[in-house]
Amino acid sequence: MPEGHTIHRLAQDYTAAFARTAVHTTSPQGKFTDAAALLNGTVLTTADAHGKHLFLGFGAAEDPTWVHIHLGLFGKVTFGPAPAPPPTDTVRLRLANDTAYVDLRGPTTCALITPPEKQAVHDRLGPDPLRPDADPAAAYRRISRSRTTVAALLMDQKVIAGVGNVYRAEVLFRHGIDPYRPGKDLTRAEWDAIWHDLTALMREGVRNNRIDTVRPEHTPEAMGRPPRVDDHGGEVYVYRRANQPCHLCGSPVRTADLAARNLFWCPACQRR
DNA sequence: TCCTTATGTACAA
DNA sequence: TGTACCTAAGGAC
Repeated sequence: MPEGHTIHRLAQDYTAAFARTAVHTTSPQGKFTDAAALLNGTVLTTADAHGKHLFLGFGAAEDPTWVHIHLGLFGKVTFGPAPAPPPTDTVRLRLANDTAYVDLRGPTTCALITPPEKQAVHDRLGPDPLRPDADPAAAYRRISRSRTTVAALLMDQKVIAGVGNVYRAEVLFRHGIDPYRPGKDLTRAEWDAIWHDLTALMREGVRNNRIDTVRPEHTPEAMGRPPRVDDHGGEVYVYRRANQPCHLCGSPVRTADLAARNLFWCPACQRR
């Protein structure tokens, strides 16, 4: 379930369960065996997240050895209390200490990197609404100069880091913006509102570990509709609601392919 | 038991 | 633009 909020939550959860303790590290699947042997018995010092990238720092706080993790589309992380059960053969990396264990499966990336390599990842990512140092103006400079659709720009991690297919669909709906609008036609005021909204939505996403985007006045209870929650676990306006009536105007929600991803929007509520 | 699908990205052509 | 990669759940048979 990896959009940026998931990764920031994982950084918190890894820290809560393992920071300042020596960890037993293994790679039952075998693809990270040498690195796991190198890290085994060292202390998890810190965890960091930028967009959908997670970094676990082991050893000396001034100069940690970093594990770079990207979940991709399928990656999953599961935590549990000690004693850890026998791992299944798809576990890429298991951390275990006296009180807890955590299994990583199916990541696109799980690699040891140096501090300069970590910096290079930060350098190629755009501002992340969940990071305090983020500069939304840097994102707007790229958006306002681009003929690319705002839907594609929101998914471009060099422009803004951490937004995925759910937040993209939902934030464009919440601001009444057609996904096919060219970036250069987005006003500064519209961008500021989107950024501000993403910051709040994603912070709530970290807190609840799920994506909820429906305003209180539009919840099923408030509108006298039957309760409904998407498979991903949250309450949304348009994501994965193709051909169902828009919660606000009743028009059928539209869907289309955009750069090999599913796009969802309300053609009546969202304006070019 | 097979097929499809998914909140992602990188690289080849 | 297409394809490869990684996993697991759900639905069709």
